[in-house]
Amino acid sequence: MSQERSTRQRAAMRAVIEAAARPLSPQEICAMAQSEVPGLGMATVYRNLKLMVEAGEIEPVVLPGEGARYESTHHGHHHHFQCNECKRVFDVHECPGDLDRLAPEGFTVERHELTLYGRCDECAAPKRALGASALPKER
Amino acid sequence: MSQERSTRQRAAMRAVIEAAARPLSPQEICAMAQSEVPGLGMATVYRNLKLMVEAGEIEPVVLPGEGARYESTHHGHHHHFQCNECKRVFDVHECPGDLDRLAPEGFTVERHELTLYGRCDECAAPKRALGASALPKER
DNA sequence: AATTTAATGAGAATGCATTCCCATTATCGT
DNA sequence: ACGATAATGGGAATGCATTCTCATTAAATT
Repeated sequence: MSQERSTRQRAAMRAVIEAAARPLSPQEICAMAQSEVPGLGMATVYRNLKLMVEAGEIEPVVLPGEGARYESTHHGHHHHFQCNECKRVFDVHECPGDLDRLAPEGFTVERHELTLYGRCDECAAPKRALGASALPKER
Repeated sequence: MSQERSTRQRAAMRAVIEAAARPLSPQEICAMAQSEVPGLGMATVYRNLKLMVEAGEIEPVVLPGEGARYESTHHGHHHHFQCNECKRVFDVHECPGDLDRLAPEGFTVERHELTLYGRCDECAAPKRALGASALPKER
């Protein structure tokens, strides 16, 4: 019968995701894990993301109009914040609660998603240094 | 100079969207407007959706992992509910308010999106008639 | 160390929503 | 009604994230 082998690439991905304070895109995970496993390819990243989701280690975070990001399942119920400038997504640990009452008569609520949009602390800084990248930064 | 002409197809789309109580997908809009303009094609639907958005008549509604839907801008600030069974999206008119305080220290909130998931009134009905479609119904 | 075979990685292939192309049609000012 | 040209529609083309293919590499077992 088939066994599951533990590989350097999966370990590197796991480490990157567990260490992150925010959900990461497959591209980010690939780039960040490459410091550990230089040749790491996207096919492998997607394959392992699927395995890790099935194993319950990580879960997909999907924001409106955005491809899936992934984060550790060890974060509990929370929501997200996306910066309009750098486009990174951050965790929001509080939850307003009792949102279920908002649903129309006769509707049953099973789950809810809340996303805040605005400026993250770095991008909100009034006078940014000239030449600061407008694209996602490492963190 | 170029003029903008009013066409049957745009009028039909406008009528369908204004009459709807929920955001409609381009496919739904095309199908529904075809009762008025039989040959209506998707290229025209997308072209006119873009024009109508630019004109401020309608606005896109994007839910996580879903393609854009469109609804009239005359609905004010509100949120959405998606039925896990029929996948249709409904308006939720109330808003919990003061969600901005949830953001991390130093973050600025400009906007928020809230989506509830569950069963709509029709799909929540305990004993549905056998053979009821599991796919989007008209309304 | 040798063997077995799961996992990898590079690129091709897919699925999908949306956009482009362009010959044909239809709106609107005259 | 006529003419100029904006708009249409059907299919081809695009962009993109994700998946597949398959020869090669490397875990795990002996």
